[in-house]
Amino acid sequence: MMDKTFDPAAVEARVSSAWETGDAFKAGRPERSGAEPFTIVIPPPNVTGSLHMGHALNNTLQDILARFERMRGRDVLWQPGTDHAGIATQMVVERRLAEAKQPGRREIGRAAFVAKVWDWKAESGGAIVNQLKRLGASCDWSRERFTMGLAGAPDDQMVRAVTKVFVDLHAQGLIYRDKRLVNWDPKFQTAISDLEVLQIEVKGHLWHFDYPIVDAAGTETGAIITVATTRPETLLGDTAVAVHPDDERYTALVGSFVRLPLVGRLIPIVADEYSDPEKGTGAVKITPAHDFNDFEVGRRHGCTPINILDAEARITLDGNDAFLKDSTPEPEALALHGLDRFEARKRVVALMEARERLRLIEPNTHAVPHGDRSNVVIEPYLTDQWYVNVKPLAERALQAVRDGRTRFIPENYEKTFFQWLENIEPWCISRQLWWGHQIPVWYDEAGGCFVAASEADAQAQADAKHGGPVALRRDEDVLDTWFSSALWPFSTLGWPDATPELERYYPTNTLVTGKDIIFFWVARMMMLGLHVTDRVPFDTVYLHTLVRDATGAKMSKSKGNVVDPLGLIDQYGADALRFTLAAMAAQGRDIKLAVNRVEGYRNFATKLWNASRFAEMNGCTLRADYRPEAATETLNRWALGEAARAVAEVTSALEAYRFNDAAAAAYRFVWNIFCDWYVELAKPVLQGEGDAASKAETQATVAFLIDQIAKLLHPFMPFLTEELWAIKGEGMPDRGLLALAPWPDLARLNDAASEAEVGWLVDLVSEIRSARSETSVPAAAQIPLVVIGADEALRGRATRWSETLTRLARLSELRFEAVAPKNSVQLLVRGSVAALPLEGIVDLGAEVARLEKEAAKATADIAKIEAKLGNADFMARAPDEIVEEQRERRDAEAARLEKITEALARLTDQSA
RNA sequence: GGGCGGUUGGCUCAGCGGUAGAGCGUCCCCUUCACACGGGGAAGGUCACAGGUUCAAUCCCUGUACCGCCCACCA
Repeated sequence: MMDKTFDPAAVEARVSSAWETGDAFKAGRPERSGAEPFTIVIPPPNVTGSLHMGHALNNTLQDILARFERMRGRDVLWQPGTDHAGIATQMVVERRLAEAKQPGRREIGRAAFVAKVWDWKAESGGAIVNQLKRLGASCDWSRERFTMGLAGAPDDQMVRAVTKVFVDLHAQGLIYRDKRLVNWDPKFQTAISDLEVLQIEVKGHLWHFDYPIVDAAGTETGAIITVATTRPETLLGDTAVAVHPDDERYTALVGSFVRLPLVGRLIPIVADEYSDPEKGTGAVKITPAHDFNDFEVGRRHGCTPINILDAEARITLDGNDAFLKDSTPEPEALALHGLDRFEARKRVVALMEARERLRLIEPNTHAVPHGDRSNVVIEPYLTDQWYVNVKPLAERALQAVRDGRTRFIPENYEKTFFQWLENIEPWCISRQLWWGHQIPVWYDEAGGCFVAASEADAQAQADAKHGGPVALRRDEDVLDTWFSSALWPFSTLGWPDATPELERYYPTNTLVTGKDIIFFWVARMMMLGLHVTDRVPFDTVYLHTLVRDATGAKMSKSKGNVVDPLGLIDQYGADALRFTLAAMAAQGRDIKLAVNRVEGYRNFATKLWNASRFAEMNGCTLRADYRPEAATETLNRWALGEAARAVAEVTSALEAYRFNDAAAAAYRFVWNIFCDWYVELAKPVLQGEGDAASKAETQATVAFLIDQIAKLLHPFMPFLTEELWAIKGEGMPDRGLLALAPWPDLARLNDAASEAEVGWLVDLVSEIRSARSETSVPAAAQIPLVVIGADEALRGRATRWSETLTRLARLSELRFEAVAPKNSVQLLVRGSVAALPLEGIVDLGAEVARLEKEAAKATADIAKIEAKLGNADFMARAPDEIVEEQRERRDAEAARLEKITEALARLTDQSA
């Protein structure tokens, strides 16, 4: 006996363990060895993270695909794992140390700190995996991987993969070390890539400074050129002033020099197209060491960059001694040494003002780069870093998408992808962090550099070069987290070893991820995947949107509008949450998650549960010998046909990654067809004392359809459906887990004749109910139904369904007459007419109004169609089937109008 | 500045050449024997605006206005 209500928590626990015990999600199950593989690699969540709504969406969609394909017989590998997430994790552990008042990372040193991070991973790393399991993710958990491999296993395959790619790319000249401007994050004290920089609008100022012009002898002429800047402190590193070659205001000054205030150095006024006459004063100071554009300008004019910052973004003039000697500096008096950059800014402005070189301060709002994690202002900083020359790799990735070897869904993301890859810049991959894959590079004391797969290799190289043993020290930096993530589709399968898994499951099939990491991750997997394996890492990329709160705002802790998926699972069940996300996952549109939707789909789960209970209470049990195509009862044939249609809709929607359409089709069938009509129409058969064979067939059909529904809904609601499958399967020969059962195949069960008959019945019941309600017939009242002018067929049809009609429409009797009784409400149903003689029971005035409204609508429709049919152009150019369709509609409407008019005439005559 | 979306009933969103749909909300009726996390009924939309293409436009094209996102930009 089924419980009275569906209890998600209990069912989820039970079903999860059944899946586990049954090894349901294991890839390469023996019976599927001949099946085509289907592979998805999970976007690895941060190992120390916890499940948020984005994960819930992402993994629900992946799980729907995985379960769908598994039921379609594929050998599914959904490869799980987690990411070490360099900065994020290091940050968390540092914060924990601080909170616990323990010594910080610099105090305890690298080895001890890294050990602490591993400890933290061990302590918290299982959480996200368990949370994914609670969501129902059907990953092959036995294959879980971590982007950094195993603690204390330097030879771990995941580490070897990263090292090998680095070493190979270096050997190919695609990885190199270079001194250039990087985005320096002063908070984390590391370089970050362009992608990790966010431009944030900031209200600031534009300071206008006068730079004095000097003559050939270096004497101030009294003339000045005014430059505008948002970063006064960079003045110290100026190497030129640039004006536009066509800017007539300055043409005469090009080639002359100015004396840089405060510093005293002479710098040239140069002509460069970079300078924009519209911006500022049209004259721009050039600081190559502290601005990406200026770096290029400086290079064009042979200016050596002057670095005025130390690595902690503190101002210093120490590097400028060579220049200072030639001028008349007073660096001590400037008192800028060791000042924080923003303090230095104030000080430079004050000094300029004191020297009457400050002309103007104007408010200025502009975009300022910030670190995406640190949220502090990024400082362009000249340092040595490792880069990947991604240009040639990007070319192959672009080609693969142009060729269609990898396709994006929705398709328009291809454009975004193209645009980024076509303008790609070198990728800075070194990070001054401790948590991550340490760069496999060793240096000798002379600065000689050895790139090798192991320290021993490096030592051998160095020893050979020097003709004897030398001391080496390893590069301290680690790699950008995304470097290892980029290898994920093949590193998780065992690469660089030639494993059977790599052979069987690579390239993978579908990648499902958020549109926000198309550059961070998707593009880089494409580039490195193609380069390393010569194959695209996946054939399809499905990009989903962000999950926002109900009002459309981005969820964030500071706004306090974060909806916790685990809380929703606790409250409504994982199935309800999953169904909600699927139903809302329309392509290309952000999801605004309203909790009442989750509640609605929880209700849906309960509805199905209760329909199953009803089946149980009415002896609807599965029959091993049941064959749907052999069903003879009209009602059953109709329901099977509807189910076939629903299966076809869900299948094609899922094949097209239209999750919302798939969910809607399943929902509609289960609730609006199966529960609302089929079960209701079947009640007289199931609960009456009629024909035993027909009752038996109906019982078997109900049971069969619940089974089909379980299958159809399983990708969306795996827990509930697996439970129903088990309950309904009791007493059946072992049929295994639903997760491994075949996807429904109901093709060719459509039956036009049964559709016509049951469709008529459904419409008639609806019409009667509507008329009753509109004319205020009390719900409990039983009223007669008169079928008007029925021919043999209609008479038979009505008689066959009399019991059902009586029950669903609350009739007192069903009879047949040639013409409608006086003062009755007439109903037009698919060409037939029925009447409810309600004289004295209801207000017929309301009925007159109702009919008049209907007549008006029919008249308008007919006029519209007539206009079309009367249009020669339409008749000449519209396709025949459209013309025919319009004719049929016109005729149908006309017939309807005629009947409405008759009914109306009868009503008004009598009441007059 | 470059690119990409969006604008459809009160709200959240589907649809996308030929009868405008759903969920929630609202209103009315119903504790009827699977389910009140329920059943039945109803109201509610000139599909942002202006042109164009077409026999036909919510749907295709162009433009406009708002809204959003991504990329670039510290004069």
